[in-house]
Amino acid sequence: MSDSAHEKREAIINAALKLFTERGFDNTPTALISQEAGVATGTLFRYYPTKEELINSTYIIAKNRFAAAMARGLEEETTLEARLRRIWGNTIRWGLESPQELLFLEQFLSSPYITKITEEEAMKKFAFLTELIEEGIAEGKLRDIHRGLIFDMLFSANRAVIKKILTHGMQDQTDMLIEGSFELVWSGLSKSQ
Amino acid sequence: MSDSAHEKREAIINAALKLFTERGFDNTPTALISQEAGVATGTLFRYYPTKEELINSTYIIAKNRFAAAMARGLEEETTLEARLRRIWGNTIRWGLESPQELLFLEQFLSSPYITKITEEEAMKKFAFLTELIEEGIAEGKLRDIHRGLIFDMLFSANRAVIKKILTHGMQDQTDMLIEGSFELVWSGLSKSQ
Amino acid sequence: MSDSAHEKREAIINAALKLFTERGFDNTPTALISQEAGVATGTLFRYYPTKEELINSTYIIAKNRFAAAMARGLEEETTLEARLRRIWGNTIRWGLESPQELLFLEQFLSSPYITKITEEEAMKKFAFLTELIEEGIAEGKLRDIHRGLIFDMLFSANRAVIKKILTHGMQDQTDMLIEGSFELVWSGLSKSQ
Amino acid sequence: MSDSAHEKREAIINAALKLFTERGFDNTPTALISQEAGVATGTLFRYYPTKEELINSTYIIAKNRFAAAMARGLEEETTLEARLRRIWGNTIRWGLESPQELLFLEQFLSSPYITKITEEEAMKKFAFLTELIEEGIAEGKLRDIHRGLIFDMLFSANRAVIKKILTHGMQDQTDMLIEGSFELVWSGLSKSQ
DNA sequence: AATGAATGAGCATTCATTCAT
DNA sequence: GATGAATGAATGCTCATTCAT
Repeated sequence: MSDSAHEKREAIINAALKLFTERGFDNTPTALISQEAGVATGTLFRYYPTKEELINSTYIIAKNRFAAAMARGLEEETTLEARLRRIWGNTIRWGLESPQELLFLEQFLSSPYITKITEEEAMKKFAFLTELIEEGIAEGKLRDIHRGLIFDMLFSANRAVIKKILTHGMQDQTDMLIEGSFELVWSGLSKSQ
Repeated sequence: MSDSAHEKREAIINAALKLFTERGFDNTPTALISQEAGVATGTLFRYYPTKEELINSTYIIAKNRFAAAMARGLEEETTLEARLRRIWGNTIRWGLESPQELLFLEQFLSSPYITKITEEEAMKKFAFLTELIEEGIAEGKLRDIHRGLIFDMLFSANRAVIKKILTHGMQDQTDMLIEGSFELVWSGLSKSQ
Repeated sequence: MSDSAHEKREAIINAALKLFTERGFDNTPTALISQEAGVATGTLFRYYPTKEELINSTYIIAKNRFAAAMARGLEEETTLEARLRRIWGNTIRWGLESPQELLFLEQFLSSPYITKITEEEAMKKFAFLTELIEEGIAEGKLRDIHRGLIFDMLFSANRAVIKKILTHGMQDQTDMLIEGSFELVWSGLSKSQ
Repeated sequence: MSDSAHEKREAIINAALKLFTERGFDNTPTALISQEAGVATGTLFRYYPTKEELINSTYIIAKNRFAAAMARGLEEETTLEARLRRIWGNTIRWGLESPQELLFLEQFLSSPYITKITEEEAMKKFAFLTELIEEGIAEGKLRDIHRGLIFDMLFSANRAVIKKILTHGMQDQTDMLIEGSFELVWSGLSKSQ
């Protein structure tokens, strides 16, 4: 029972993720989502009592997946630079593999649906990055600007790379572009020389 | 007549800009826009036959205003670095003064409304920046990565700064943050050392 | 213009009155009302922005018609008894002619839709009866019980007569029943003997 | 088993009675009733296969309780007048104690849910009153109008008194109002004197 | 017999767009 | 050209009822 319930929740979220990305929140009827998920219209509302709650839940799931992809293999790296490079590459590759989820995340962030709770909830999963930056600053390896700023600039630059690759079909140059853009970012962020 | 027509077009666009930003595209009925613009519901459709076309037009206007603000006083600067710094500062200050329009632009970019035509149309006004970057690369002053990428990373980093200042109410440290973030970006972008 | 608007308002109210009575408030879709009224679904909401407001408006109209029917020819009568008898007969005859409206009124009164405003608004039209009762008590012709009580007992007894006639198909004995029931009521209400 | 079945039937009826009165028929989901009754949604439908049947059953139960309250202590009284007076008082006092059930009864009567069968079924319990009236007429003590009419006028006047007391918070004058209103009614009903 | 998850028809309301005036 | 009333398709959500467990 609990099993079939989980399956349904997930089917709905996946359908929502797909459709929201393809068509936008407001242009995606709940009826279409339930259809795509293979459940009845009423069923959707048993699991997510409101379209808004469905949107928020979808966001949290997507952001968690994103955070997990980002941190993949991180423990193998030792230096600050290597870790950031790993994160940088992970993120771009994930974005190229799951452009829908990335788009969804962006769409969500500039929409009126974000609740503070949703956002806080989601940020917890990124603690490892925040801490990495803190450390870097503390050890004098990163410039000492507002740390939130570094975080955001990293993200935004990263997204810019992904978009560029996707828009221009440059997937074959991915490795090179990851490397090139990271160097650029790292020169910007790191202290000394 | 042509005059009153122009006035009406503009009134509608301004109303649309205001309301779209405050309420989002889908939560802004055309009836509300025409009301705010002081025209009849039917009149709006004489000038913009579709809500979608109105959204696109509004986007172009907003982006043009943005481009103009960005280039303000650019001719006073001579070196590449000075020019980029000027643009960097202009952009951040504009974003702080007109957060609504900035929001509108972002909302638009991650919405399903953008037509390729709209985007191309809008990019023309940014030619001066593209050319500046071309020049920089040609003269060996900027790293030789995909130029569009530099453009986008610049933009996204810039927006990150604005958002940070707005979100955290750091307007009093604006100058310092502009300078700090520019140095970071410039270290990243510029070649040598 | 104002003319067609009035016509539409009235068509909607009449359709509502008919359908509410036949099917009950909650079993009457607004779509059915607009159809019966010969207007589009959206049009109904231009005139009555909410189903609830439509119900309230319908109630007020029906109650006004009722009050008007009740007072018909009242000025021709001179004594208290004659006036009450006239009202009594008017009311029963109206109820027999417009059983739908009467049913509607009753349905409304025992539903959760009555607003105090609605009720007060509606009671104004019955001032003439209230005043008549006041006078009667003041002149010592009517028993001196709580006046609102007299009013209500009159009404309820009256309705009982109408219902009985309708239920048992006794329309041919109407005059006799009016007379008989009035005597009964009058013996109850009037003082002396 | 038959026992637990009875318990369940009763629990459901009681929950229904409570909720229907508080919220109206159409605003009371069957799911809420089963919850309040402490049974599963499906269970309710085993006992009352339709919401409509549940409503009708609830009505019969409530009306039976009402009839029982009405007749309380009736055997102690000997004359026609005393008996009617007892009934009159019983009814008003019951209405004041159980306004919810009274409301329910009224709500039901002016709703589209009454089936003829339901009504006939319910009326059996009032046989004692009908007979009393018959007798009174036969013995020449009551006016000889249609007997059903007398019955209904009695009821409706009675309800008017209850409502008045409840609405105006006149509970402290209950005895006096009972007496006053009965006199009024008795003068109306009884022959000659 | 009991449970409660699943179903899907049904409904109030909104809103882009049309068109008679 | 301008107006704004009219249109009716579209949508989020509810709830009586069914049925697999």
